[in-house]
Formats: sequence, structure tokens, C-alpha cells
Amino acid sequence: MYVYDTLSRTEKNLDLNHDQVVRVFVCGPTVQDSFHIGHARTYTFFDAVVKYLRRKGYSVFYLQNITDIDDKIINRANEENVPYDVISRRYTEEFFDIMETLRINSVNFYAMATQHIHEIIRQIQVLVKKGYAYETTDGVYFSVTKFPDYGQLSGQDLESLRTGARVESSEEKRDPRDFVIWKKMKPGEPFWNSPWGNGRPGWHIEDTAITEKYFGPTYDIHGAGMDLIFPHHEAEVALERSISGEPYLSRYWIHSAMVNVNQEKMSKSLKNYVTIRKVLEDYLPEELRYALLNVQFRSNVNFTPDLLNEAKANVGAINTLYRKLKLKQPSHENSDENPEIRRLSEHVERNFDFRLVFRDLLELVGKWNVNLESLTPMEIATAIETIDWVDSFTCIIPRKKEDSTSDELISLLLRIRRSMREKKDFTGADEIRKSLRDMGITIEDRGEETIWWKS
RNA sequence: GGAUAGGUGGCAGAGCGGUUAUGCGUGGGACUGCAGAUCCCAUCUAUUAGGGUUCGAAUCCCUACCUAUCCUCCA
Repeated sequence: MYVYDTLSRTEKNLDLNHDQVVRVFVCGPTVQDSFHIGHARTYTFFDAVVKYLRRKGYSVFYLQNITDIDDKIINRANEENVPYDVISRRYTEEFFDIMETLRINSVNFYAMATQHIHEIIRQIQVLVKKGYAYETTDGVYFSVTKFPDYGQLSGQDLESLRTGARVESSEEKRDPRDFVIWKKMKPGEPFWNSPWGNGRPGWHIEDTAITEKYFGPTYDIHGAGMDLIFPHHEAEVALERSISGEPYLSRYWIHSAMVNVNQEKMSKSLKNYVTIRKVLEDYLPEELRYALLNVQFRSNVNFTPDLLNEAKANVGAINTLYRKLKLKQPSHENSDENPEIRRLSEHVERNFDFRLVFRDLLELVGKWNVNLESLTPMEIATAIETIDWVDSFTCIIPRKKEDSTSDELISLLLRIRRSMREKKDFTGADEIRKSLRDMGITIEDRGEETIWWKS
């Protein structure tokens, strides 16, 4: 398997160990506001990656943090005049709710920042003791120049960072490029006790404290959106490696690209974002997943109606065929190997190109549709197995609606409809068809017989 | 200005030196009582620009131009 690794800037052989747990960490959100398609993209992508790895037999521990204390949360709380945790809880709940709806369920553990204050303080203590961090009147800072590899991950050199300094420089910072790891509280702000007085953690150290607790000083895969490469991940590397002395933090760095609107990054500040909830008013979660996975992960996507409509059309086509196949009699013999799956898996294993998987699956769907009536039981089994396999990590086959209609009743209705049609009572026949559709049952007249399925 | 990706038909996107992929859209047709689903045909005959290498380039090299992300909080 190959993945593009940000640090080495090359496609690297993804060399994971089947005998050990594969440790994957992906940066979670700051729970300060509603979530948009940008979030959906990142988390859907890594969900599919982890599901694929598991499918392949790896035992993956997928860890994600949740930033539940942060300036933005405090600001929001002040605007609404409520305690900060009213905000963080509200959006944490919304986040979990959306994750569930989008079928993003591969994360083993969500680590909340505020539940790891101890670990954070311990890391800061080590950094201060080793001389990597220093205290000022408003906080504790990490001294960037003490870490020679700073800038390596993002391809920045320290000098150009200095000249580009849009960094707001606090007077007491020894270097404008230094970053906070502990913020001392201002009146009215939430706080935790620490050796440096009351305050709260900086963002970067939150993640290293969490990953160190669950994974130790190094782990296998670190993922997130590309916008976090600098300074966030750069800072994580500096912090953890300064503490551990190890030559690396994560063996692989996988960064997914942005979602754009009118060629611009979807973001809060530009007010050009579309919330996930909004999209789910008109599209199925599976259609959104398809749309987002139908793009190479390192390419930006422009978010347009076309993108979703194409996904809708394709998900519909795959699903319809899938339901029809399910009505047939597949062979139950064990086939040695499914050649289609082998071919499709090559796409996944070359840079997780789910898009190519979809493309080839669609071609197969066309082929199966043409021969639908003449497929052998073996071919039916292969087709179903192939779609199931793709669905096992992409989750694009819409779930059936909960239903209570019995098969016998449906058959009865269809018999009645048949006799109506024979008597040319098409109005009545169409009414039955429409009612069944409303109940999530699709029917299809095929000459003498009528087939149906629940979708 | 620096770092990193890119620039292919109406849109999305393959191709990695030698068949105008493919999907969506659009038009037409088959099937159907009508739908739906599916299929067939067509449409679009595209590769940012200019040089170069080559028998031959979307594909390699150079130059220019353009776009996105990051260099500040951000998935």
C-alpha cells in the first residue's frame, strides 16, 4: 500500500504491522459552532481509511481528540452570556450526532481536552524543566529555536517564518515564533490550577498530551485536514519530540485537502460554509459520503450542486442494481478469489483512491445491468460480494428504512394491482404504486411479472 | 515574497511517450398502459500559452501566465 506522506513529500509504502495495534490519530474539531462540509470531508475520508485497514485485517486503534476549551468557545459563550461548557457540550453533542448520521463510527475513543489537563500540565513541566519552555506573565511558551527541526513538516524554514511574521508578538515572548502552551486566565475565564497559576492549555499541547497518554511518544498515522499542517502539527512534532527525544512523532502524516466554495476555502470567517445538516435536508448521508469520497484526498473539491447530484445519481444506480441482485439466487459455493475486488483494491492501496473504486464499480454496474437476466448464480454472488466489499468501507449503500410492512401484504397488493391493470384501471394501479413508493418500496413492472424491493 | 499541490470537453475527472477513457449534464431512440429502472445512439472532438526533446507528447524538459491551500484561528 502506498500513501502520500506529508513529511517526506513522497508516496511512501504504508508498512504496518499485522501483529501490533496500528495507532491512528486524527485531529478532531473545536466544538464552538455547527459543522460544515469541510469537517465532513476529513472525517469521512479517515473513516473510510480506517475501515479499509480493518477490513484488510489490521487491528486499528483510532483516536480522536475534541477541543472543548479554547478562545473561540469562550468568545461564543460570552456572546450568548452562558458558561463556556454550555457551548462546548452543545456542539459536542451535535458533532456526535452528525458523526452517527454520516455513519462515521470507526473512532475507538474521543478524548476531550478538559479531561486531560493533568497530562497536559505534566508535559509542560517536562518542557520547562528541559529548558524548552519558559514562563511569562501571561502564560508558558515553547521556544521554537530550541528545536532544530522546527519547520520540517511544513517545509518552512525558521528564517522565512520570521520575515513572514504575521504572528502577533506579545512583548514578553522571546521570539515572535514561539507559541503558547499554557494561557494564564483573565478575569471571568474558565480555569484549571497549575504550577503557573490558574489558566488553560494551549491548543497544540492538548494533542500531544492525549496521544502520549494512549499511544506513547510515537505512533503510526497522524491525519487531519491540510490546514492544520502549520502551525498545529509542526508544533505537535516540536513538543513531543522535545519531550521524548525520539526522531519522529508519527510514522506517516496524511493530510486531506480542502472543500472550496467558488474557488475559496469553505470557512467560518468567509461565511461561505454549508452546514452538514443543511445538506442532509436534501441528500442522504450515503450520497454525501459518496460525493466526498469521490475526490482524490489531496485535491480540493469545489462544493457545488453538481457534485451532490452526481453522487445522488450514482448512489441510486448502484443501490438499485444491488437491490435487484438481492432478489436473485446467488451461488453459495466458495469462490477462490473475487477478481473484481482484487482490481478495485489496487485503487485503494494506491493512495486511497476511492474515486477510482467508484469509477470501476460503476462500469461493473453497467455490465451487470446489461446481463442482469442472464447472470449465473456464481456471477450474482460475485456481484453482490463486490458491492458489499466496497460498501464495507465507503458506506454508500443507503440503509433500508425501518418498515413494518409484511412481504405477504405487499404481494397481495401487487396481485390486486395486477388485476387492476388487466382491467385497464390504471388510475387505481398507479395509486397503489405511489403508496408503496411512499412506504419505501420500489416496484418495477417487467412484462408478466412485477419485482419489488425495499430501499 | 516563501512552501506545497494543480491547470484536460458545459461540469467532474482518468490517462504516467503511440485506440478522442469514464461519470454527470444535454438531445434522440428502445422497452412500458404510463412511470420507474435499464440499455442503445448521439452531443461535446477538449488537453492554459509559447518554445524544446522525439518518428510521435495531454504525457518528458524550459519559460510565461493562472488557480488553490498554508506561512494568523481553522477539518
